[in-house]
Amino acid sequence: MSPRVSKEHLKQRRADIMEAATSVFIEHGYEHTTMKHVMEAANVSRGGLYQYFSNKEDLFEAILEEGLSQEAEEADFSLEESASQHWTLLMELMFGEGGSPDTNMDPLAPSKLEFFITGRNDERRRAYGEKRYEIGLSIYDEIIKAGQEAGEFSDRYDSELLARSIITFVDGLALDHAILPEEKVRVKEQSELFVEYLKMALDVSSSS
Amino acid sequence: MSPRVSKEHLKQRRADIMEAATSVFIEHGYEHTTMKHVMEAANVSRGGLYQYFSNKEDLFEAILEEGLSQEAEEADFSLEESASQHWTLLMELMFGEGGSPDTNMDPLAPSKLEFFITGRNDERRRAYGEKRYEIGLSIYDEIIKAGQEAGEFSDRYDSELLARSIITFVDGLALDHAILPEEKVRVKEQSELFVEYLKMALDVSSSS
Amino acid sequence: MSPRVSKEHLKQRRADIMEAATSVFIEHGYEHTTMKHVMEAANVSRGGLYQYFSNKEDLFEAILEEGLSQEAEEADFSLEESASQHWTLLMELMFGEGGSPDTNMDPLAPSKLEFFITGRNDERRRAYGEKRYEIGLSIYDEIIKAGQEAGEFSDRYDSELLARSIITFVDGLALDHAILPEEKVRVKEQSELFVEYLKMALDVSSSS
Amino acid sequence: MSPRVSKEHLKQRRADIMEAATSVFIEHGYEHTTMKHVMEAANVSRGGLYQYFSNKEDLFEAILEEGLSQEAEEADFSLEESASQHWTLLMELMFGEGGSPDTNMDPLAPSKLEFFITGRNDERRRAYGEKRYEIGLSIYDEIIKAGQEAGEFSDRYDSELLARSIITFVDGLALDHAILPEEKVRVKEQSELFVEYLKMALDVSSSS
DNA sequence: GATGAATGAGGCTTCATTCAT
DNA sequence: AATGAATGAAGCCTCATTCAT
Repeated sequence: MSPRVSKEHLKQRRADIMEAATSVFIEHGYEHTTMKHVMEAANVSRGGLYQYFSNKEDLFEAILEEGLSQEAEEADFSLEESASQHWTLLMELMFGEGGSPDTNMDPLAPSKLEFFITGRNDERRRAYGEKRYEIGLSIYDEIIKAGQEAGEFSDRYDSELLARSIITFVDGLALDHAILPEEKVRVKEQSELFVEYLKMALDVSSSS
Repeated sequence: MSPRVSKEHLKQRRADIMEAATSVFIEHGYEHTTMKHVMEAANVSRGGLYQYFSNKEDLFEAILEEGLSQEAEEADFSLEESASQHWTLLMELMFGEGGSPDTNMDPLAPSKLEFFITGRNDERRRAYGEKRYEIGLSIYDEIIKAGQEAGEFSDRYDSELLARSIITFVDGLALDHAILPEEKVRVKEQSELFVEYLKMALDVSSSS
Repeated sequence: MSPRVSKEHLKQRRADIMEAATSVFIEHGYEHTTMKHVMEAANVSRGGLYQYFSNKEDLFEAILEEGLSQEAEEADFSLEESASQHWTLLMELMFGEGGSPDTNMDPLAPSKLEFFITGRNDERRRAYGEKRYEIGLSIYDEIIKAGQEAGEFSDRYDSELLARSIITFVDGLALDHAILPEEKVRVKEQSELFVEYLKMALDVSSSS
Repeated sequence: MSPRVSKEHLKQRRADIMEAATSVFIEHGYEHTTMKHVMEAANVSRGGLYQYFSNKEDLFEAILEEGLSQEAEEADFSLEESASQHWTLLMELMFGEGGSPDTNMDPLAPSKLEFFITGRNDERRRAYGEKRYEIGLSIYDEIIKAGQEAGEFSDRYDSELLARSIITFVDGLALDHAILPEEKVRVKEQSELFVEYLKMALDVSSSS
């Protein structure tokens, strides 16, 4: 009656495959990883792999989804906590824990870009990309809006436009970082400059 | 015993192929266009195509090269002309003729991003990408530096860093534009906002 | 300008592949032959094979088509020739050259049956099967009708119904012949019996 | 320590699976149904299914077997009952209860044809097909022979040959019915015509 | 007995590139 | 130079069957 392995184990297996696949995607990029690569990295047979994910796209989306839910969690958490410090919040959202610009970038970012760029003519993928963009956008938008309403930020600029600009900046940085060697992009310095600009646009004076 | 076809003719043929190929790359993207697509669009035989370009990569690079030399030409031309109005120059470089932000983007941009991003693990491609980045960078860098030396721009920030920021922004915008539907990206407004950012960083006040 | 090989050669190559494929289909049946079988029998590479036929179905249909056009040719030829001897014509159509029942059956027949039976739920295949049935039907129908109009045959029975019965009989025989060893089906004797019945139904007295 | 489930229960389970499988085979045909289809339709686990039937072939044969024993039963029953009316018997055997041609055909027939035709090169399957043919043949043969001995039928033709003709007709009709849409085959009319054929061959005059 | 995860052979197709003519 | 037939590596996906629990 009971399955061969516990549900826990199943979940674990799935997670293991996703983890292995993530490494592979980071290493080869989306287009160039093959299901065989994943099979080998995850130590699954072809059939086994397809039992969990019906194709490469599905597998990659599962990984994306996971990342998204993690982020959303963090963002939510933050929003509740320090509802007053919107600037801090914004910085944490952009740069992670410390809330200050550094060189660490999501290693999967290049593959994500690939995924959406090469799939830009595919209806399904396009829609999925849009959905993700919207989600990301709304997170930034809400924080900025909240900050503006709380009087912490100036409302000189449309919160949504600023949110879009943040995403564009982040995307551009990720892109250049994917293509160029670290020392050329100067992630940290560009980030600091962008932060200064945000401060100006939002009328935030001293640094957090 | 002169060649059966003139050198001129060959050049023309090559140019024709490149033009047709450009359309194809715009339509399908780099990864998804096949040599067959190109053959058909350019009305060349398989063998013929390979006579002009030794492979897909070579073909695409030829197209890139052409674009680059065109830009460089324009930039050079501008720099000589109105050596005094650096801000105007900068705007023209970023937004083309009129010098003000609009919705027109390079239709080949998405494919370019694809090309470099999917090839980021390939030594050759990576080097090529870097070279191109350097060239683009130096163009912006030089104008900014010139403006700073002329006292037209503040030298609070490193000219190179600003140049990098411009490229990051352009790349980010191109990326979002490639993935999202026109109405979602708000290219024009984001560009205007970015111009403000530049004004701040360069201490340019009113201007056109 | 001119292709590597003459058009003649091309046609020949195609014909060769079809011939080899026919043997393979006869040997393994439709479902169980793989493109690899065909490749090997025809001495073509995978890609080469796909250059001529875009998949197994396409290949098989080409073979069917060829058979059909041959038959149609023969039938047409006959119809012109001896427009008076409808009975002889009918017999020739059913049993080939000699016009009398024997054991020879189309060796590809089993595969044809397979093709249409296993594909009966596929819209495309179904339509194709119907079309072929209609063609076969009309050939028999026309001869019978002509014979009836010429007064050579009784018109007691609907010509179309008789035509259908002929096809059903032929199909049934082919089916049993495909499945059972020769000595069990008794093709010749069954055919003779069926012919007697036709004679009765059409009021044809002496044998041809 | 009696078995956890009664033998009765097991039999029932087996029967349930077979019934569900029959539907699936009718819907998809033999080649195209997968064990997964069956699992789902029968609500059994993969392992469970394989406990009752060691493979797809085995499962299908079990279904065939069941059908055959049912028929045999009916035939036997008839033969005892009205040993005098052989013609009626024959008609009932061919067309079921009412004993007259109608449109109802065994819905599993197409899959049966598939099964034997695709498996015609497999020794085991071939032997099995022959065995079944023999059984069907002998049933018809016996009735005809009995009728001939009773003087009800002419013995002009070999009873076995007639029996074979009946099967050929039935197979042919099943085949056409499997492939063509209902309205094209004219099952009823063809059947009536075939009955006339039999009457001729057996010298049966008026009758039902 | 039952379960369903895991296996891996087997087929299909696409495409960049080569090369004889 | 030009042609386009031929090549074959590479991927993708399906499914019957096995087997540890």
